[in-house]
Amino acid sequence: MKVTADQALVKKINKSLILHTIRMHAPVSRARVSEMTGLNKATVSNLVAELCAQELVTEAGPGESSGGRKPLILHFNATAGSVIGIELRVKQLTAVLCDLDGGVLQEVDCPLAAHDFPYVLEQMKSIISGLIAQAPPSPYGIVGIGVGVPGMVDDGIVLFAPNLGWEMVDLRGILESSFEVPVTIDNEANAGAQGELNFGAARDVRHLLYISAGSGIGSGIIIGGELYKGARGYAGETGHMTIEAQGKPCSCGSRGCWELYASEKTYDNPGLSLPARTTGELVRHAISGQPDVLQHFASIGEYLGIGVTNLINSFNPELIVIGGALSEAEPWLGGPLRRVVAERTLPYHKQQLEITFSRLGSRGTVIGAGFSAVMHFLGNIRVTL
Amino acid sequence: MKVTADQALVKKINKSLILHTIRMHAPVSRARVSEMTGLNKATVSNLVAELCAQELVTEAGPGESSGGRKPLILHFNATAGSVIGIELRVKQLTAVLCDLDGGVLQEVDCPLAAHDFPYVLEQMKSIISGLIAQAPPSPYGIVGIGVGVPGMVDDGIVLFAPNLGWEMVDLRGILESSFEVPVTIDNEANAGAQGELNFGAARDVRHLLYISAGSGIGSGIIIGGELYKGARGYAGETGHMTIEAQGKPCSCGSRGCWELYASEKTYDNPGLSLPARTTGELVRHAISGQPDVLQHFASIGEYLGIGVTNLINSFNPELIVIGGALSEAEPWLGGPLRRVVAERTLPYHKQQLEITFSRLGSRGTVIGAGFSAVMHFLGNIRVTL
DNA sequence: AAACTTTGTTTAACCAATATACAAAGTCGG
DNA sequence: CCGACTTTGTATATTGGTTAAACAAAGTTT
Repeated sequence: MKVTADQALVKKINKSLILHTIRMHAPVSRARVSEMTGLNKATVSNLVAELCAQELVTEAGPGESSGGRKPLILHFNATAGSVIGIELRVKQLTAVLCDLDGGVLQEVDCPLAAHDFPYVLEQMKSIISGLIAQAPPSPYGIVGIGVGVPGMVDDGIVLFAPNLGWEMVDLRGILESSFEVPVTIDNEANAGAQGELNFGAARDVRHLLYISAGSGIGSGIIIGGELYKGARGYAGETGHMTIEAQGKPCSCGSRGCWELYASEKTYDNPGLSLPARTTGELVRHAISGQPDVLQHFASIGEYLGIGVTNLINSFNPELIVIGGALSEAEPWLGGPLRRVVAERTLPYHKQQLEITFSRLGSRGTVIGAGFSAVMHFLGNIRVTL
Repeated sequence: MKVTADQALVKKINKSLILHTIRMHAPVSRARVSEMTGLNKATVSNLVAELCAQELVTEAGPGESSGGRKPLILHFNATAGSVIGIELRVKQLTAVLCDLDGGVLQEVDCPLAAHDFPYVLEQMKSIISGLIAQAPPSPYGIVGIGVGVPGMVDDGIVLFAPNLGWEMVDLRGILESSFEVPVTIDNEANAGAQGELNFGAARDVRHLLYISAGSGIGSGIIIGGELYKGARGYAGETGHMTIEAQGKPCSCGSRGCWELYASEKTYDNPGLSLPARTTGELVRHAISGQPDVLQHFASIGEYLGIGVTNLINSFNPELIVIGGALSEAEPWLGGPLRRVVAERTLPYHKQQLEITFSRLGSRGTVIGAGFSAVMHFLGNIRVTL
């Protein structure tokens, strides 16, 4: 839809600019905000006054003088409200209660005995209710719920989640009518990408590729600092990228899909002599030097590298973050992965590219999901030219 | 850089909105522009008056009444200036003189005997001078030059063009100081994508993938109606995506790259019994039913399908346009390509996705390159929330 | 203690969009 | 053919945001 501009829009843009400047650079004075944004001091003063009245910004008394009047220090008021972040996995539900700055106040886990929608919804509701009850008193209370789901999502609807057997579930609508709070639904990899972007290994990166490698592979794509969701929410389903044209058949109907070679799906091969079938246990065997396990992780690392190379050539990100369950195996995957990428990418890519593993670990996704809810609450408006 | 908002910005946004609304929906009255944009009638009147004074919009007399006063018809003044669009290929330089609406006024071809930079620059300068001399008189004259280059481009600099042997060439700087006119440099596939998006098979598509298949493969990626260039201009180098993990070695240092299986590079295989080594000639043999050629095109079509499937899973575009020299072979490539994509993509993709071949043919790239220059001249400012 | 610095607020001016009224130019029904 | 209605486009006064400039407040430096 076309957006027209008027004075109200001007105010919204500048207020949002000031709020996020304070949020990301606190502690900071009005004068510095004025410098950083380029807005007039008077404008900053007026809008900060409104933000204080809204309790989104607090004044924390005078700071150090640098040769003149002491500045009045401003903080983003992360406790103006709370959000709930949820990660839905095949066998587990994880939820956190966060402040508006990604600080975890409470964390809950809940194993899932099944994954039919009615059962999962029941568990989810009970976890949410529990966290809502524990939320500290605050001006705005619970301002949103963010959910990360292992599947394709468009506009709050879970279009298709193969590992759960869900199809066309209006998760946002259902949760919103249950709790009467704004709900955001994201793909699990997208949530992880948001988490690392804002609170983890990828702060201030403009073009990020987050690879969630676990029971399958999904990617969260950040372009120009923003999540790219594709035409209808299907972007980032990179696990089904072909890397062997005549490779193994996949349940998706294609052949040679990346996730058949570089995810936990590789554990299912009956021909392998692996001592375990979960990443956690395999990591323990790797620590004790089990050769079969070391060999298997090396192979996964190499195949991860092949897929990552393909994505580098398409997206040319500044940074790649590997997350998901397999990131626990970083010590054994990292070397082969980086080696293959170095061998196969175009020379120019090598200069600029960094590859790291998740810094937030398993918390990245829940925090990212919660952050979506925070951004929905705070708003985020910008001008592009 | 942060952009602050003030009244000047408001005016810029609305004026740009009105200009582009007229450009895309002419002939149109002030009243209809007001309806379409949501701007007040008075605002439209004022800004249209300014646009008329700038000669970017013209009033074309009264139109048909629909029960009241006759509307005054407005047109975008495509002849307010001209641009030059250039496509640089390994063996050929193509250039067009266009009006501001992509209408071709003059077209020039020039074979390239070599492709060292000094020689190519000389040819380019002489072609440009020739077209400038032929430009019709207009208020703004030549308002820009747009060039499409077979290589990676960032901020006007050709970072790397393997097929030309160029590296770090400041093409924009050089052309701007020669002709004292704004110059835009784009990757050849990106220019083609822009051409199809604005004047060809992909009008009004929001997420487009343009595949330029010729001597190599490159992709132009349009996200949300805008060109996505990646972190440093390398995005879309999809020809070097691995589709056979242990496949043929490629000059890029990797193995099994897509363009080894699905571009004109396949003609070089000495083991093949092809009667020719250019797409144009092979198409003639295909028309006469040569079995080897039919077989080879079918293979290229299938491999194109594999790579396209990968890109679909990553980008989830609404539309895929196949351009470049190989698009001439559409009758033989289209079937196998669509079949493989149908076999291999996730079920949900099939519902929304369309695959077409270039509608502008070889002109798509030059026109797209010229269009970049037009947009640079007109400006394009929007609000994102 | 006087001069200078830095911070934040007040004041008046400016300017773009808007609602409203209005003028101009048409259609349509009897 | 005339009066009522419609549609288009312009003029006017109002609103409300940013801004420059002056100013007030509270420091530091010499």
